Amino acid sequence: MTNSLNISEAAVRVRIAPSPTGDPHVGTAYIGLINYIFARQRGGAFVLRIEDTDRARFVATSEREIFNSLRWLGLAWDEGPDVGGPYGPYRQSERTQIYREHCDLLLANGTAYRCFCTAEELEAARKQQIAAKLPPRYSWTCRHLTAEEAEANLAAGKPFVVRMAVPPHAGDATTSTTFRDELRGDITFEHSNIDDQVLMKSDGFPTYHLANVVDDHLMRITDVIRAEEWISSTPKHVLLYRAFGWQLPRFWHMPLLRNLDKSKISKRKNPVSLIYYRQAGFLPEAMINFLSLMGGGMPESSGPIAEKFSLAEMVERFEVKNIRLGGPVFDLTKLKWLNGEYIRALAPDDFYSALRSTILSDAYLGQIASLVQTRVETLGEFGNLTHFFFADDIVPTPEVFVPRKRTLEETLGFAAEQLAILEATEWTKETLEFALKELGAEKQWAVKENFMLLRAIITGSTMSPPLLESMVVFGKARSLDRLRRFLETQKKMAEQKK
RNA sequence: GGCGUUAUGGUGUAACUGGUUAACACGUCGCCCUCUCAAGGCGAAGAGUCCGGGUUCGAGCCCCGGUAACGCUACCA
Repeated sequence: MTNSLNISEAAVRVRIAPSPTGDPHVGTAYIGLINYIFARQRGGAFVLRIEDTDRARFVATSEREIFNSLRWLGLAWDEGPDVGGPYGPYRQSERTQIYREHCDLLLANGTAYRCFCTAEELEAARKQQIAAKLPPRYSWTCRHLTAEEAEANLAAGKPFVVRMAVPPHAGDATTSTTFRDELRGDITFEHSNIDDQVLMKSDGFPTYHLANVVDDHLMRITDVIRAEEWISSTPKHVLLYRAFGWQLPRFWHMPLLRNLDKSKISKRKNPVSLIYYRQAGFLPEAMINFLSLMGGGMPESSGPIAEKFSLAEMVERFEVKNIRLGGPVFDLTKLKWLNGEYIRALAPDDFYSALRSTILSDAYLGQIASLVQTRVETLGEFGNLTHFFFADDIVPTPEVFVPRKRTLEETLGFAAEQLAILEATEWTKETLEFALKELGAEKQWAVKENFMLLRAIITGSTMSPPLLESMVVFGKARSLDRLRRFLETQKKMAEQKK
């Protein structure tokens, strides 16, 4: 079964659907860029939808940061939570009633069913299957429930999820689903390899699969342009469109950005936060340009001039047919070179303005100044105490960062623990202090050792303005990146010794 | 393990509908410029296109079979 394509090109509507679960991601910017170009080229609409259905991973500040970062890059959207539009609301948490109604539709037509299995039962079953070298798959226990049994469970108030009934079943005898990926051609999945996906969680929120399909349809999305990691989920989505009796959009799966070692891009091996890039002084034009080089799309990138494009030029010259499917490595070295090109091309006044609006902004300098006022005897000493706020390569030596009574190994182990808890901590002095002290108490690290280690990593020295306040001013994205880079560097050095 | 996707120097890309010695950029190295460092200029090394077959006068492009990497395999997206 293949898509029927009678959506006219003039009415193209695309979207990006980031989740507010943390810092805005370069991957979002990448997919956003492709969608933006696609929409602009065809005079279509570019929609921003916030997929905040995962309450456990929800981060309150995240949505605003996503807006800021995308605007910074110049990727303006036509419809979204903040600008409105004819198909709103554009925040999934505000659409729960819609999902519930649609879920009931599926329940009613037999393409979905209630599942009363507990998380523990499912986990146990999964472990058993894996141990037996079987693919982990839902057992269909509740799919086989009689109507009476299901009613009884429901009446007893048992919590449940709603699962999709993957064919074959009474209403649909097919055993495989084929869909067209516009970049790769037909892709087929056997239904026996597709799990009965959860559509509605027990907390009443939909999963990605349901919300995504319902919204894409209701928002009249014609082209779903997303990352390759979604290919395996696409047959489930196709099945859902069919269960609803809806027309399919076109699917385009872009290659995944990679680390230098070719794994899916991750914060441990690469800065992935757009906030980091902004604060570290990358220009949005350079970032966008670099992203446009990922996976091709731009014709004839031969010659030094041809590699540099503005967003407008991308819209003019980008061709979806030129997209390369191999996962491109996000090479920071080349990004830096490109950024340097853009910086050098700036008029002196503009370069100065760029500095003043970021790394030398009044807001930033003002905060730093208040941290050092009591610690300098001359204004000239300002730089001595604060250079780590402006420098990018802080590399403390073991003599500096390893506390007297600790070994290198346990110190690095503890630093990794610090990173883990800091990632999950809200970025204020009080929350940082609480989290760090709690960790120190648990791991038997004195406050002094604990803070001194972190101070060395962040500032490169054992003498600095107050650590917590400095970290707050320096920012979460850059602080954590410094910590991650520190750990990676130390890890590499340890490997070299072996 | 199962399913899926992908494969051109270290990295990003190029190579018309099969057609010379596989091109450009980043990076690396050397030289020039220069008070230093960059930038800039000049030059070099680095792949024979994942591997093995096949078709063809001719294959990075077509066919078959492998391999590897990556993704998915959650009440995460």
